[in-house]
Amino acid sequence: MKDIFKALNDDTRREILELLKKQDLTAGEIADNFNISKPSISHHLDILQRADLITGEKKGQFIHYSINTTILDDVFTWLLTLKK
Amino acid sequence: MKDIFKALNDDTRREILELLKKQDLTAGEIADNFNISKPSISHHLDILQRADLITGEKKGQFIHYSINTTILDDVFTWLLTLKK
DNA sequence: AAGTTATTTAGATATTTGTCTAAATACTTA
DNA sequence: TAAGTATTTAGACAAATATCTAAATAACTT
Repeated sequence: MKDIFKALNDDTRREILELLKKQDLTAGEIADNFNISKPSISHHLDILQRADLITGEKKGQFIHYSINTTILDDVFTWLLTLKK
Repeated sequence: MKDIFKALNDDTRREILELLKKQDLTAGEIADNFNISKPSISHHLDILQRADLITGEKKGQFIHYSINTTILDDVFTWLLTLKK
């Protein structure tokens, strides 16, 4: 839960999730959407992956990233308890 | 939105919300629940208030804090768009 | 095998964040 | 008005974070 909120607490990472919502993308394709170096994007992908919000699958020399929204259910549940 | 995710990205602040969910509390009563100095709690309350997650109303020398869950709807909406 | 491409890892740096103590503000009470 | 209580503001500091460049790893191509 801690990791999820941490992962969501960044504009770039939230944008990455919005991109991956539309379609799977490689690390490079994701990086092309930002004015940030590739190592920095790689770092963001790592944080998202640790939070289980995305998964990466290596295909040849590319890594294809996909969003994993099931983990968001935990967030929904926690937020709902606040709303009584 | 940015402010909300920032506010939620901290154990202490999430616990404060859980306390305020049960009942309104003064700043001092909130502080009594943590091993953290009062100024630090005051800082957390400020961050929660800036995110509109809580409101504070002064009554005499006390400030009574209440949770505001309506703002969470924005988070729900954003999270739901990710789930397609 | 050598060069190119895709991505990550390592190390450095500036900014942000959470915490503290001390001081300030505001209200209450004697 | 003076002393006490509740809370915040100010300033300092250590830890965490986002970013960068340079180097390493891995796979493809010729």
